[in-house]
Amino acid sequence: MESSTWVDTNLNLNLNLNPQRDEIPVVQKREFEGNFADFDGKISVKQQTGVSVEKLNQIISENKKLSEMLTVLFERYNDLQKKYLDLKTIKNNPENNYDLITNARKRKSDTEDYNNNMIGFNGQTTESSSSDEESCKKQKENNNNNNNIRPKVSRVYLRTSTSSSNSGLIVKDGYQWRKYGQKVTRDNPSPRAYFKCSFAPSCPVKKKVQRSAEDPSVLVATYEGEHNHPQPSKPELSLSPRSSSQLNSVPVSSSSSSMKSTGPTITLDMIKPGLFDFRSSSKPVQEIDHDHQAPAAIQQILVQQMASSLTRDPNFTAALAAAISGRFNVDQSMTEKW
DNA sequence: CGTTTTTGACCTGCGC
DNA sequence: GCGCAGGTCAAAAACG
Repeated sequence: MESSTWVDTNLNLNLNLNPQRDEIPVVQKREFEGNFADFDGKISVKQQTGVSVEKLNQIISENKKLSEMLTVLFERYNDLQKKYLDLKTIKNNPENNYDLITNARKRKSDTEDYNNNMIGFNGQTTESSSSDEESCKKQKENNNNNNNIRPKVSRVYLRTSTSSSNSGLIVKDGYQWRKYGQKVTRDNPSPRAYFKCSFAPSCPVKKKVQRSAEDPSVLVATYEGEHNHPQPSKPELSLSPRSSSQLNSVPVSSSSSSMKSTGPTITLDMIKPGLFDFRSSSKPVQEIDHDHQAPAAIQQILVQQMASSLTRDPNFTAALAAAISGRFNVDQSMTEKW
Protein backbone atom coordinates (compact mmCIF):
# COMPACT_ATOMS: atom_id res chain seq x y z
CA MET A 1 0.00 0.00 0.00
CA GLU A 2 2.34 2.64 -1.07
CA SER A 3 2.14 5.05 -3.87
CA SER A 4 -1.21 4.17 -5.34
CA THR A 5 -2.78 4.36 -1.92
CA TRP A 6 -1.54 7.86 -1.42
CA VAL A 7 -2.79 8.98 -4.77
CA ASP A 8 -6.29 7.73 -4.14
CA THR A 9 -6.51 9.11 -0.66
CA ASN A 10 -5.22 12.43 -1.74
CA LEU A 11 -7.93 12.72 -4.28
CA ASN A 12 -10.50 11.99 -1.66
CA LEU A 13 -9.06 14.54 0.66
CA ASN A 14 -9.24 17.19 -1.92
CA LEU A 15 -12.71 16.38 -3.04
CA ASN A 16 -14.24 15.87 0.32
CA LEU A 17 -13.48 19.18 1.88
CA ASN A 18 -16.22 19.94 4.27
CA PRO A 19 -18.58 22.36 2.51
CA GLN A 20 -20.05 23.52 5.78
CA ARG A 21 -16.89 25.32 6.63
CA ASP A 22 -16.59 28.66 4.97
CA GLU A 23 -12.95 29.19 5.63
CA ILE A 24 -11.76 26.73 3.06
CA PRO A 25 -13.44 28.25 0.02
CA VAL A 26 -12.45 31.63 1.33
CA VAL A 27 -8.87 30.60 1.42
CA GLN A 28 -9.10 29.27 -2.07
CA LYS A 29 -10.85 32.41 -3.17
CA ARG A 30 -8.22 34.54 -1.55
CA GLU A 31 -5.51 32.58 -3.20
CA PHE A 32 -7.15 33.03 -6.53
CA GLU A 33 -7.74 36.67 -5.92
CA GLY A 34 -4.17 37.09 -4.86
CA ASN A 35 -2.94 35.32 -7.90
CA PHE A 36 -5.10 37.35 -10.18
CA ALA A 37 -3.92 40.49 -8.46
CA ASP A 38 -0.40 39.33 -9.04
CA PHE A 39 -1.27 38.60 -12.61
CA ASP A 40 -2.73 42.03 -13.02
CA GLY A 41 0.38 43.44 -11.49
CA LYS A 42 3.88 43.07 -12.75
CA ILE A 43 4.67 39.48 -11.88
CA SER A 44 5.44 37.43 -14.91
CA VAL A 45 3.52 34.31 -15.84
CA LYS A 46 6.65 32.25 -15.25
CA GLN A 47 6.98 33.45 -11.70
CA GLN A 48 3.33 32.87 -11.07
CA THR A 49 3.59 29.34 -12.40
CA GLY A 50 6.56 28.69 -10.20
CA VAL A 51 4.70 29.90 -7.15
CA SER A 52 1.67 27.82 -8.04
CA VAL A 53 3.77 24.72 -8.52
CA GLU A 54 5.39 25.35 -5.19
CA LYS A 55 2.05 25.68 -3.51
CA LEU A 56 0.81 22.59 -5.26
CA ASN A 57 3.79 20.62 -4.10
CA GLN A 58 3.28 21.87 -0.60
CA ILE A 59 -0.36 20.84 -0.64
CA ILE A 60 0.55 17.47 -2.05
CA SER A 61 3.10 16.89 0.65
CA GLU A 62 0.63 17.93 3.28
CA ASN A 63 -1.96 15.64 1.80
CA LYS A 64 0.55 12.90 1.93
CA LYS A 65 1.17 13.54 5.60
CA LEU A 66 -2.53 13.54 6.23
CA SER A 67 -2.87 10.30 4.35
CA GLU A 68 -0.20 8.76 6.49
CA MET A 69 -2.02 9.92 9.57
CA LEU A 70 -5.18 8.47 8.11
CA THR A 71 -3.54 5.13 7.53
CA VAL A 72 -2.19 4.97 11.06
CA LEU A 73 -5.54 5.96 12.45
CA PHE A 74 -7.26 3.39 10.38
CA GLU A 75 -4.91 0.65 11.45
CA ARG A 76 -5.48 1.47 15.08
CA TYR A 77 -9.19 1.64 14.47
CA ASN A 78 -9.13 -1.77 12.84
CA ASP A 79 -7.08 -3.27 15.64
CA LEU A 80 -9.48 -1.95 18.22
CA GLN A 81 -12.44 -3.22 16.24
CA LYS A 82 -10.84 -6.59 15.94
CA LYS A 83 -10.12 -6.83 19.63
CA TYR A 84 -13.60 -5.70 20.44
CA LEU A 85 -15.14 -8.30 18.16
CA ASP A 86 -12.93 -10.97 19.64
CA LEU A 87 -13.97 -10.08 23.14
CA LYS A 88 -17.57 -9.99 22.09
CA THR A 89 -17.29 -13.39 20.47
CA ILE A 90 -15.69 -14.91 23.54
CA LYS A 91 -18.29 -13.42 25.79
CA ASN A 92 -21.26 -14.49 23.71
CA ASN A 93 -20.07 -17.94 22.80
CA PRO A 94 -16.91 -19.15 24.47
CA GLU A 95 -16.99 -22.34 22.45
CA ASN A 96 -16.44 -20.41 19.30
CA ASN A 97 -13.14 -19.07 20.32
CA TYR A 98 -11.26 -21.91 18.88
CA ASP A 99 -8.01 -20.10 18.63
CA LEU A 100 -7.93 -19.08 22.23
CA ILE A 101 -8.67 -22.55 23.42
CA THR A 102 -5.93 -25.06 23.20
CA ASN A 103 -6.56 -27.54 20.48
CA ALA A 104 -8.73 -30.01 22.27
CA ARG A 105 -7.35 -32.87 20.37
CA LYS A 106 -3.82 -32.36 21.53
CA ARG A 107 -2.43 -34.87 23.85
CA LYS A 108 -3.14 -33.77 27.35
CA SER A 109 0.39 -34.32 28.54
CA ASP A 110 1.93 -32.30 25.78
CA THR A 111 -0.50 -29.50 25.50
CA GLU A 112 0.97 -27.29 28.18
CA ASP A 113 4.54 -27.58 27.02
CA TYR A 114 3.52 -27.09 23.45
CA ASN A 115 1.60 -23.95 24.18
CA ASN A 116 4.30 -22.53 26.37
CA ASN A 117 6.83 -23.08 23.69
CA MET A 118 4.65 -21.49 21.13
CA ILE A 119 4.05 -18.44 23.23
CA GLY A 120 7.76 -18.11 23.61
CA PHE A 121 8.25 -18.42 19.92
CA ASN A 122 5.77 -15.78 19.18
CA GLY A 123 7.50 -13.26 21.32
CA GLN A 124 10.43 -13.39 19.03
CA THR A 125 10.76 -11.43 15.92
CA THR A 126 12.40 -12.67 12.83
CA GLU A 127 13.79 -10.55 10.10
CA SER A 128 13.38 -12.87 7.20
CA SER A 129 10.06 -14.12 6.00
CA SER A 130 9.25 -17.59 4.93
CA SER A 131 7.15 -16.43 2.06
CA ASP A 132 10.10 -14.77 0.41
CA GLU A 133 12.18 -17.83 0.75
CA GLU A 134 9.43 -19.99 -0.54
CA SER A 135 8.84 -17.82 -3.52
CA CYS A 136 12.53 -17.97 -4.35
CA LYS A 137 12.36 -21.69 -4.08
CA LYS A 138 9.33 -21.97 -6.26
CA GLN A 139 10.96 -19.77 -8.81
CA LYS A 140 13.95 -22.02 -8.80
CA GLU A 141 11.76 -25.05 -9.24
CA ASN A 142 9.92 -23.40 -12.04
CA ASN A 143 13.14 -22.52 -13.76
CA ASN A 144 14.41 -26.04 -13.43
CA ASN A 145 11.25 -27.75 -14.58
CA ASN A 146 9.81 -25.53 -17.17
CA ASN A 147 8.74 -28.41 -19.36
CA ASN A 148 7.13 -30.47 -16.67
CA ILE A 149 3.48 -30.26 -15.82
CA ARG A 150 3.60 -28.53 -12.49
CA PRO A 151 0.92 -28.35 -9.88
CA LYS A 152 -0.76 -25.05 -9.53
CA VAL A 153 0.56 -23.09 -6.62
CA SER A 154 -1.40 -20.46 -4.84
CA ARG A 155 -0.55 -18.59 -1.70
CA VAL A 156 -3.22 -17.09 0.47
CA TYR A 157 -2.78 -14.79 3.41
CA LEU A 158 -5.39 -15.18 6.08
CA ARG A 159 -5.81 -12.84 8.94
CA THR A 160 -7.00 -14.68 12.00
CA SER A 161 -9.02 -13.14 14.75
CA THR A 162 -6.56 -13.90 17.48
CA SER A 163 -2.99 -12.99 16.99
CA SER A 164 -1.79 -14.51 20.22
CA SER A 165 -2.96 -18.00 19.65
CA ASN A 166 -0.83 -20.50 17.88
CA SER A 167 -2.71 -23.72 17.95
CA GLY A 168 -5.03 -22.94 15.08
CA LEU A 169 -3.15 -23.70 11.93
CA ILE A 170 -6.46 -24.70 10.46
CA VAL A 171 -7.81 -22.99 7.41
CA LYS A 172 -11.35 -23.87 6.50
CA ASP A 173 -11.74 -23.45 2.80
CA GLY A 174 -14.53 -25.88 2.19
CA TYR A 175 -12.32 -28.87 1.58
CA GLN A 176 -11.37 -31.58 4.01
CA TRP A 177 -7.73 -31.93 4.83
CA ARG A 178 -5.62 -34.51 6.59
CA LYS A 179 -2.60 -33.28 8.40
CA TYR A 180 0.42 -35.42 7.67
CA GLY A 181 3.24 -33.43 9.10
CA GLN A 182 4.47 -30.44 10.94
CA LYS A 183 7.86 -28.85 10.85
CA VAL A 184 9.55 -25.88 12.40
CA THR A 185 11.31 -24.04 9.66
CA ARG A 186 14.51 -22.13 10.03
CA ASP A 187 13.32 -18.63 9.36
CA ASN A 188 9.98 -18.77 11.11
CA PRO A 189 9.44 -19.69 14.73
CA SER A 190 5.93 -20.83 13.99
CA PRO A 191 5.63 -24.44 12.88
CA ARG A 192 4.53 -25.18 9.37
CA ALA A 193 1.72 -27.68 9.05
CA TYR A 194 1.41 -29.95 6.03
CA PHE A 195 -2.00 -31.07 4.84
CA LYS A 196 -3.19 -33.39 2.13
CA CYS A 197 -6.65 -33.37 0.72
CA SER A 198 -8.64 -36.06 2.46
CA PHE A 199 -9.54 -37.39 -0.98
CA ALA A 200 -5.91 -38.30 -1.53
CA PRO A 201 -4.43 -40.14 -3.32
CA SER A 202 -7.07 -39.52 -5.95
CA CYS A 203 -6.80 -35.81 -5.23
CA PRO A 204 -3.20 -34.60 -5.26
CA VAL A 205 -3.77 -31.24 -3.62
CA LYS A 206 -1.51 -30.31 -0.74
CA LYS A 207 -1.60 -27.38 1.56
CA LYS A 208 1.00 -25.79 3.80
CA VAL A 209 -0.09 -23.49 6.58
CA GLN A 210 2.24 -21.35 8.62
CA ARG A 211 1.91 -18.20 10.61
CA SER A 212 3.66 -15.21 9.24
CA ALA A 213 6.92 -14.51 10.98
CA GLU A 214 6.22 -10.81 10.99
CA ASP A 215 2.59 -10.89 11.99
CA PRO A 216 1.54 -14.00 13.89
CA SER A 217 -2.07 -13.13 13.33
CA VAL A 218 -1.61 -13.81 9.64
CA LEU A 219 -1.74 -17.35 8.40
CA VAL A 220 0.05 -18.07 5.18
CA ALA A 221 -1.57 -20.96 3.36
CA THR A 222 0.13 -22.34 0.29
CA TYR A 223 -1.94 -24.55 -1.95
CA GLU A 224 -0.33 -26.90 -4.43
CA GLY A 225 -2.35 -28.55 -7.13
CA GLU A 226 -5.98 -28.51 -8.03
CA HIS A 227 -8.86 -30.45 -6.60
CA ASN A 228 -10.29 -33.01 -8.99
CA HIS A 229 -13.49 -33.42 -7.04
CA PRO A 230 -16.34 -31.17 -5.98
CA GLN A 231 -16.10 -29.19 -2.81
CA PRO A 232 -17.48 -31.39 -0.02
CA SER A 233 -18.78 -28.46 1.98
CA LYS A 234 -19.16 -24.75 1.66
CA PRO A 235 -16.52 -22.65 3.32
CA GLU A 236 -17.50 -21.86 6.85
CA LEU A 237 -16.21 -18.51 7.72
CA SER A 238 -17.77 -17.36 10.89
CA LEU A 239 -20.19 -19.67 12.56
CA SER A 240 -18.69 -23.00 13.24
CA PRO A 241 -16.58 -23.28 16.37
CA ARG A 242 -13.45 -24.07 14.46
CA SER A 243 -13.90 -21.51 11.82
CA SER A 244 -13.62 -18.60 14.18
CA SER A 245 -9.92 -18.77 13.64
CA GLN A 246 -10.41 -17.92 10.02
CA LEU A 247 -12.07 -14.63 10.48
CA ASN A 248 -11.03 -11.90 8.16
CA SER A 249 -9.33 -14.18 5.78
CA VAL A 250 -8.20 -12.50 2.66
CA PRO A 251 -5.85 -13.33 -0.13
CA VAL A 252 -3.95 -10.16 0.44
CA SER A 253 -1.23 -10.91 -1.95
CA SER A 254 0.56 -13.67 -3.63
CA SER A 255 4.11 -14.24 -4.45
CA SER A 256 4.33 -13.22 -8.03
CA SER A 257 7.57 -15.02 -8.56
CA SER A 258 6.08 -18.30 -7.57
CA MET A 259 3.13 -17.77 -9.81
CA LYS A 260 4.83 -16.93 -13.01
CA SER A 261 5.03 -20.25 -14.68
CA THR A 262 2.23 -22.11 -13.08
CA GLY A 263 -0.57 -20.98 -15.30
CA PRO A 264 -4.00 -20.23 -13.93
CA THR A 265 -4.23 -20.55 -10.23
CA ILE A 266 -6.78 -21.63 -7.72
CA THR A 267 -9.33 -19.05 -6.83
CA LEU A 268 -10.30 -19.18 -3.21
CA ASP A 269 -13.47 -17.69 -1.87
CA MET A 270 -12.23 -17.09 1.57
CA ILE A 271 -12.75 -13.45 2.13
CA LYS A 272 -14.91 -12.68 5.02
CA PRO A 273 -17.09 -9.75 4.13
CA GLY A 274 -16.14 -6.65 5.96
CA LEU A 275 -12.44 -7.03 6.48
CA PHE A 276 -12.13 -3.31 6.16
CA ASP A 277 -15.68 -2.51 6.85
CA PHE A 278 -16.96 -3.73 10.12
CA ARG A 279 -20.27 -2.01 9.67
CA SER A 280 -21.32 -3.62 6.47
CA SER A 281 -22.73 -7.05 7.00
CA SER A 282 -23.01 -8.24 3.47
CA LYS A 283 -20.58 -7.68 0.71
CA PRO A 284 -20.03 -9.84 -2.30
CA VAL A 285 -17.26 -12.29 -1.87
CA GLN A 286 -14.35 -11.21 -3.90
CA GLU A 287 -12.38 -13.56 -5.99
CA ILE A 288 -8.83 -12.76 -6.71
CA ASP A 289 -7.05 -14.61 -9.40
CA HIS A 290 -3.48 -14.60 -8.29
CA ASP A 291 -2.14 -14.76 -11.78
CA HIS A 292 -4.22 -12.12 -13.43
CA GLN A 293 -4.89 -9.73 -10.63
CA ALA A 294 -2.02 -7.34 -10.40
CA PRO A 295 -0.86 -6.36 -6.92
CA ALA A 296 -1.82 -2.80 -7.75
CA ALA A 297 -5.37 -3.89 -8.40
CA ILE A 298 -5.50 -5.70 -5.09
CA GLN A 299 -4.18 -2.59 -3.45
CA GLN A 300 -6.84 -0.60 -5.15
CA ILE A 301 -9.56 -2.83 -3.79
CA LEU A 302 -8.14 -2.53 -0.33
CA VAL A 303 -7.87 1.21 -0.65
CA GLN A 304 -11.46 1.45 -1.80
CA GLN A 305 -12.62 -0.63 1.11
CA MET A 306 -10.57 1.44 3.51
CA ALA A 307 -11.90 4.65 2.06
CA SER A 308 -15.51 3.55 2.20
CA SER A 309 -15.08 2.35 5.73
CA LEU A 310 -13.52 5.62 6.82
CA THR A 311 -15.92 7.93 5.07
CA ARG A 312 -18.84 6.18 6.72
CA ASP A 313 -17.56 6.97 10.18
CA PRO A 314 -19.02 10.38 11.16
CA ASN A 315 -16.56 10.83 14.01
CA PHE A 316 -13.69 10.23 11.74
CA THR A 317 -14.86 12.61 9.05
CA ALA A 318 -15.50 15.28 11.64
CA ALA A 319 -12.00 14.86 13.04
CA LEU A 320 -10.59 14.90 9.55
CA ALA A 321 -12.47 18.05 8.65
CA ALA A 322 -11.17 19.73 11.78
CA ALA A 323 -7.64 18.67 10.96
CA ILE A 324 -7.90 19.90 7.39
CA SER A 325 -9.40 23.21 8.39
CA GLY A 326 -6.54 23.63 10.82
CA ARG A 327 -4.15 23.01 7.99
CA PHE A 328 -5.86 25.51 5.81
CA ASN A 329 -5.77 28.11 8.51
CA VAL A 330 -2.06 27.65 8.61
CA ASP A 331 -1.98 27.88 4.86
CA GLN A 332 -4.03 31.01 4.99
CA SER A 333 -1.59 32.73 7.27
CA MET A 334 1.23 31.63 5.04
CA THR A 335 -0.59 32.86 1.98
CA GLU A 336 -1.23 36.18 3.54
CA LYS A 337 2.48 36.54 4.21
CA TRP A 338 3.11 36.04 0.51
C1' DC B 1 -12.78 -48.98 17.55
C1' DG B 2 -12.14 -46.08 13.63
C1' DT B 3 -10.36 -41.66 12.56
C1' DT B 4 -7.36 -37.88 13.21
C1' DT B 5 -3.32 -35.66 15.05
C1' DT B 6 1.27 -35.63 16.75
C1' DT B 7 6.05 -36.15 16.25
C1' DG B 8 10.46 -38.43 15.65
C1' DA B 9 12.75 -40.60 11.94
C1' DC B 10 13.82 -40.85 7.36
C1' DC B 11 14.31 -39.14 2.54
C1' DT B 12 15.71 -35.78 -0.83
C1' DG B 13 17.74 -31.81 -2.83
C1' DC B 14 21.09 -28.27 -2.60
C1' DG B 15 25.29 -25.74 -1.47
C1' DC B 16 29.94 -25.98 -0.02
C1' DG C 1 31.00 -36.49 0.77
C1' DC C 2 28.98 -33.83 4.36
C1' DG C 3 25.79 -30.91 6.57
C1' DC C 4 21.61 -28.48 6.46
C1' DA C 5 16.83 -27.62 5.66
C1' DG C 6 12.43 -28.79 3.86
C1' DG C 7 9.19 -32.42 2.97
C1' DT C 8 7.15 -36.98 3.95
C1' DC C 9 6.23 -41.27 6.40
C1' DA C 10 4.36 -43.98 9.88
C1' DA C 11 3.82 -45.56 14.63
C1' DA C 12 1.75 -44.04 18.67
C1' DA C 13 -1.44 -41.31 21.11
C1' DA C 14 -5.72 -38.91 21.55
C1' DC C 15 -10.35 -38.21 20.51
C1' DG C 16 -15.32 -39.07 19.56
